[in-house]
Amino acid sequence: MSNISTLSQSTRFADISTMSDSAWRQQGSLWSNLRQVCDLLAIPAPATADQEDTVFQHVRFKAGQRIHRIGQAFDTLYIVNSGFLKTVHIDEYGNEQVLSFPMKGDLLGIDGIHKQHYASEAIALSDCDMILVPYKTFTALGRVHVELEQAMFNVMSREIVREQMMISMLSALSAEAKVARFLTNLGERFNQMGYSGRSFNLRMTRQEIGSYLGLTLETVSRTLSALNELGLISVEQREINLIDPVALKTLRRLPPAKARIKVSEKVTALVNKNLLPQWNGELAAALN
Amino acid sequence: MSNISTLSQSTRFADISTMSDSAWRQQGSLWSNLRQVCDLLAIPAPATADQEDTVFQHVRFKAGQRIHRIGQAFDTLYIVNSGFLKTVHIDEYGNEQVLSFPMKGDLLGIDGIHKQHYASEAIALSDCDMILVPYKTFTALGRVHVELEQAMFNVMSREIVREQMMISMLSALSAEAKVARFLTNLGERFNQMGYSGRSFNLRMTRQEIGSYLGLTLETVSRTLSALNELGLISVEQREINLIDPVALKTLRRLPPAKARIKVSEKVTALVNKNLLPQWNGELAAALN
DNA sequence: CGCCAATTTGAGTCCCATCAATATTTGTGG
DNA sequence: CCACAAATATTGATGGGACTCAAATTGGCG
Repeated sequence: MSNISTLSQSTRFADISTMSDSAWRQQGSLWSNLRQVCDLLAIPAPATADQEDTVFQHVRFKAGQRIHRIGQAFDTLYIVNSGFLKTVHIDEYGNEQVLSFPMKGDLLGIDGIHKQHYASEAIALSDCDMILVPYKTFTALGRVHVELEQAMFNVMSREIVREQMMISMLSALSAEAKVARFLTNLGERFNQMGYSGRSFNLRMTRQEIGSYLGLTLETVSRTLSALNELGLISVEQREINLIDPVALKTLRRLPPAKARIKVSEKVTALVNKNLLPQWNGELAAALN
Repeated sequence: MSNISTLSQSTRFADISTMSDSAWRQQGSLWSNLRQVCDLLAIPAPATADQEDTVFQHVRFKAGQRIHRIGQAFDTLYIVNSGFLKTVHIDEYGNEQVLSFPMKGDLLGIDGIHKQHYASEAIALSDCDMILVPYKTFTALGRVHVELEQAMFNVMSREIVREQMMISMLSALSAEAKVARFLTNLGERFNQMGYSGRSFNLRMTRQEIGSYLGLTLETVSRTLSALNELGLISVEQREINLIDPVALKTLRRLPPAKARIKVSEKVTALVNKNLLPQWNGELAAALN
């Protein structure tokens, strides 16, 4: 019986979180070698990687569990092999700020290097399979394989750029644009993972999305409803369908809100007169 | 006559931008060695640094000049030896977003590593003396001195943490709190540089402060006036005096108590009361 | 089935952006 | 050194977008 439930669970996740095919079990726990880790991170593996006998242990976390917490002594980096997480920063008053939603192939824990203590907290939003990379092991490897050191600089630089974009977005965009971009970004990441970038389920609550985007949960909910009304997406609970990804991605600070309303009124009138088949995002773009 | 004006200007800046004493001139341009560079970055210099014959060239920029542009091929990192700058990101519509205000000891250009092209633009706000560190030279040094590689990871990790704090601030704080923290942060940095952290001149416009904080220039101006009225600072044009730094630093809008954490809050409280030695995984399991 | 968390939706409020006018400073050339 | 233009800063009036408070609905789970 327990076999069956285990099987059904792994089947349930098979569509979204494929395990590294060649990862292997040993003593009841999963292990990956250097090449597999590099593939997962989408960085070029050292030519001599296959001769490397270093292996990396996998650890499973259940939804809700913490991978590491703020202030905890730093000693290992984590790579997401499957599952979804959030990283949060908690200020001195206990307010939670979501910083990222890591998923397959993402690296966690970089912020712990600075003070040898994690600066953020990582929490599993679904059951997760994480690969442990002890920092000491990593730096030792970096000394042997120069490409690895280089790759690490690249990954960290990319993270810095990502956060710069985030800062830009937070201070420049309207709520609608923030939510729209959030959805298209999610879609692109799903795409890169080999899944549908147009149709997916949100793994996080409106609250968490709002925290991530600097909005309240009510505003997120209202904005999703509005994008739904506009025909740019369809949304029901956590099921998202991107109907017009292009319009979503280019949606900006929507200048005068009045103009928007006028346009949609115009279109609605036309639709009502059967002069237009239906409202769609392309039309919105054309009319704006 | 022109001598006098030049002299008075350099005198005016002397209090805030002291040149590395031991930097030396050669062929009309200034050079620093590895130890001097490490000191400037506040990272431990390799024990063998003095035997290192690598030297780093200085380059001077006048106020308003660009150090590097977005999209420009990346090949060198810059360290601020003296002067003040801003780094900006420019979106596809030409809108400028200020990302940081680097000053003495800060490292520029990290964001270029990722794609081998700078992702941001650095502009001198005052006359600047910058040390050039060719990326290739740097990585070569990192291979020789392990401490350097380590220090680089530290610096990049610190930058990531800094941006995380920025994101938190942007999405959680009110305009007053943003401006107040901006001022105290500036003060702390001046302090670290050995200058007064309570009395200083702003090197940037209200516009640039606003861009940095996600506010309009009018709001920045109004907020400064308000903090002045409250007696927390005195401000006249760009002259700032922090009268009550403590109150400034703790000034905040109290967000809804909803977004507060539960378990970790309890644990933190216990740790603070010395009822728990420290956080550990066993506790995590017990409380989750 | 009942409880609790998550979500949706509405109504009212307020903070901050926007538009606008003025004042002050900086820079430049005569 | 002064005059003029351009940039910067201050202050006011107004409106809107997002927050806050509140209630109802849905969905998940024991």
